[in-house]
Amino acid sequence: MVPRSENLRPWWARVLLFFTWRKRGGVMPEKIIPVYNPAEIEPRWQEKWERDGLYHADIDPTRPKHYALTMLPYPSGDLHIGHWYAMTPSDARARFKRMCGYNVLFPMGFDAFGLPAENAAIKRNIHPKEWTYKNIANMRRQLKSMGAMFDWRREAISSDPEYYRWTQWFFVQFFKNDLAYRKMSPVDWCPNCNTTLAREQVWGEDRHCERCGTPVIKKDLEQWFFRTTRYAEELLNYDGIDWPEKVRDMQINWIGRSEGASVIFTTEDGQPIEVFTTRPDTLWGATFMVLAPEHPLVEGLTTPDHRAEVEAYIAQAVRQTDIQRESTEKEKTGVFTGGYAINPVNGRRIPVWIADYVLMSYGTGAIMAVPAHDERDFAFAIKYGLPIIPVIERPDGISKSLVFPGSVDDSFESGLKQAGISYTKAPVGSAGEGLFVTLQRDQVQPYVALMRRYLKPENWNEIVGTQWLFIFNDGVIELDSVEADREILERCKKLYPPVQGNRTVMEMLSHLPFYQDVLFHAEYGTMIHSGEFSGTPGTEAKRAVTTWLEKQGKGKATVNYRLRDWLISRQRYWGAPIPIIYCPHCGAVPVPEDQLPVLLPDDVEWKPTGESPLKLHPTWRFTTCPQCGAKAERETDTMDTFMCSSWYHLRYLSPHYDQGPFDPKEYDYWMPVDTYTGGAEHATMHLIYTRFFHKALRDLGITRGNEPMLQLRNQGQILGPDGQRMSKSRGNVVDPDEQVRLYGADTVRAFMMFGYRWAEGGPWDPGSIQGVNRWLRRVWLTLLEPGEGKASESLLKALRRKAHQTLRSVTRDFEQFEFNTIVSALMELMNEMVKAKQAGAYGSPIWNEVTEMYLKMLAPVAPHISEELWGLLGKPYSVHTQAWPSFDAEAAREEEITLVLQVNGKVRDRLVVPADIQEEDAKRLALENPAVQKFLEGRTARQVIYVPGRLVNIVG
RNA sequence: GCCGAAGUGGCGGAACUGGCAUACGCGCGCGACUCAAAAUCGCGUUCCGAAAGGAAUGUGGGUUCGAUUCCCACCUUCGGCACCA
Repeated sequence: MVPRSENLRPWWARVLLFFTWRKRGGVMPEKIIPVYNPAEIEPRWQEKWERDGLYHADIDPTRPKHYALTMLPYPSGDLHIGHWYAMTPSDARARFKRMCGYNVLFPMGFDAFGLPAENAAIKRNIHPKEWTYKNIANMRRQLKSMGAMFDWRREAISSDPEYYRWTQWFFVQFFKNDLAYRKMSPVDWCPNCNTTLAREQVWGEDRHCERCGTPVIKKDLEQWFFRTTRYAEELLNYDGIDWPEKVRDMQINWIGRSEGASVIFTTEDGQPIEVFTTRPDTLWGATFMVLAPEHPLVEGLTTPDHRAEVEAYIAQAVRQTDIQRESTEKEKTGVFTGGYAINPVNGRRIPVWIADYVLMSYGTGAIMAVPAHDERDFAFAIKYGLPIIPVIERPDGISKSLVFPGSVDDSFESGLKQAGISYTKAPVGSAGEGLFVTLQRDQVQPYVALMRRYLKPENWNEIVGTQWLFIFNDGVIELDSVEADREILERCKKLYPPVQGNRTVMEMLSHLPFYQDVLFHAEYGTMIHSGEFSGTPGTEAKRAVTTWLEKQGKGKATVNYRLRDWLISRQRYWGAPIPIIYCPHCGAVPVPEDQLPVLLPDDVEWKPTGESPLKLHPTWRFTTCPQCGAKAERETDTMDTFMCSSWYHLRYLSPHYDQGPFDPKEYDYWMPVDTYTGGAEHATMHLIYTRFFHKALRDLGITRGNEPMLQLRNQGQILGPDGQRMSKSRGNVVDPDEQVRLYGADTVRAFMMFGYRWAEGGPWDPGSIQGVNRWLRRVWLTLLEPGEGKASESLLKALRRKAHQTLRSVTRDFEQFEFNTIVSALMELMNEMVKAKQAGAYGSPIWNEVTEMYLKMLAPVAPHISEELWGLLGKPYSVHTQAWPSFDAEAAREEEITLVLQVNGKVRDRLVVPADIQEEDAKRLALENPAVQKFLEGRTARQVIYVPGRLVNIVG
């Protein structure tokens, strides 16, 4: 028994201890009513349940299984209120499932490798292992105070050699099956954590480290990767699993599938430059190419006179990624290589530029630039004066034309009016009033005719938007090619010298605000200026061009993904060593499976140097090659801890099994996980990795089925009372141990369910938890303290009805993870029971039946008080092995209903009527009703709507 | 910019399939018990109005006899992604 300080709960001292128990019909002996003392009750029951193995989950083929899993904690030192929020409602649901007849496995363990242990080692000079295992001991104690149904025999700790032996074993399987590979590449590096990070661990606009917030830098390093991209397509498929839309959307977004074509451009000397595009229908508008600065062809394309500039740009680009990239600066930069490429669709020679807005890591690191139909290419082309040729019609058919003051005869305006063309008149600079004309598709031709008639000599007019026409005195030129662009520009410069500074027609037009919104668009539309494809409608264009490219051997349909392979190397000590030996003769050789685990040595220096501490160990890294026996060296990097958590649900099945990562018998019975709960912040990390892992293992014949977890539900986050994220520096952290001391675990558990929409979370409210505590104390006294009198039959029947209605909603809400309404329904029923008791219901058979139901429904929410009351009321141990009450629809049925009377949709009266009232009777009662009469104000009812069991609405 | 979620009393939130808006709890007010306080119990508590009544679920429209719920547009907050070709 844990002693507790009385001054924390002075109100208990005041509770009367002795009552006279007077049962209806006879006088019972005096009986002691104990005080509700969670500090005494809770540890007592926790110990007994553990002693009895009450929550042991063993294979039992006679019962349906339910594998309920909640994300395992990192042993940071202390349990957070967030852990309670995540785990206790999950526990309640697991308990509910158990009472419903399922054989429920609800395990717990620790994700015990990872950086904080090393940081603690550096800061406090304590060994990471010692720090970790001390924390585990403390957190295990705290977890036990929840009174959850964890089966501790199945505890798994990822830093135990018997665990990471199999983490390493999985690595070896992946290595042998070409799912793990090593490559030199620019990787994200956290200068504070001194290690590389997976792409998923780099967050935000400023690309900071997920763990410590430091902006990451790029480093060229030889690192180990898993081929997650091989499963990109399959990871997009969620058939047969019930996961939140939010998580699915985040993953789908992250995987980033895009359909398009790869197209082969060539350099002038015939070298292929492959690009990926989602818009092959815009190929004719590709007026230049852009390569990533690190693209391998840059070297060969650069001409001597551009070399200095190109090299300077590359150096600058590298430095930019190496220093923190200023993310706000989005102005596009780039330089011309001096080289040219050939556009395969029309044989035109186009300049090749390099720019850092093209990423080496996506697609092929090279793009065809279509400035007329891509926002970034447009901005780049305007900036550097590259030609912009529209090749897709605007779907809205709108064109615009600005008629300069004095450029047309006066009768032009009346001509416009006659043709029904809309325009506005406004000053153009200081030159006088111009006409701002907006043309629909079929108005372009009449407009051209009109313009040709009234255009004064030495002037021109342009039509831009859907059609691109320049009207001169001697003819019309269409902006359909680079040559046309040049010719138009030259003529304009001659006619109006102020435009001389412009390098392209589009640049000239871009200075006019009226045209701003029609110069560029990225929509699908009819192809124009595209040779034989001109006129192809937008709905077919992409497919038609792709098919043609394939036939011509110039390209093919391609799907590209944003997802990248998973970088798993970490230059840190406290992790599972990557089981690879580098031999000068045999290369990278996996450690033979019978020699696993590769044990982590205890005697290391863990100074942060940027290299794995294992590398600095005097002896550990030196070994011999398992293949040829030559002197060899171990890989000194360790594995990303997400590797450990990708399969912990399998280790729980048999944490001490030594013939494999898990006992197949256990696997066959328990897998897949039926319900998985945890935070949505893992959507693009753990939850993708673990799906990848399962699918990869399935293909290696180790697991079965396509998905590891059938149902996923996310809880939100508990914030501090100030609405901010809890953190020690803000001083707004709520300590669960303290809350347990104040109110008991049952109250904390119930409050975690009651206070929030589980998926949302919210700020901690110190007042609300007291309300929950008050309720449990009320339950205690109401059930134990005898009452007097004899209640009427109808009252008892109503009590029983309420109990079954509660059972119906509680059952439904448990299934749907709606924990707040479970508690409120139980509170409501308790309020009814208190009233019924005051009316003399106590001790009657129905009272006893309802009490029993109540404790069973309360058991998953507040397991200790339910067990204690169950025992005190003389029922056989344990309430937690009872079957969930069975619902009696007849008992729950209402005999009377409140019939709502509406006139024109407004409530005017309510009548209590028999539940089985007939339609005519209901309508008649409504029409006769004085309040209804009053509001009808003598009008006759035009329509009477009857909703059975609910309302009559009279429309008058 | 793109994807997604959410906006209901002073607060957390409820309302199942389009049918009594504001359950349950917090807070607040009044009362009982008490020498007193705490605790507990009872009553009240969306807003306006003396009342009859009226208004209200982010804003504006629409569908409907009837909309927190369905449709359209917009605003705000939060989460994710972000030069992704």
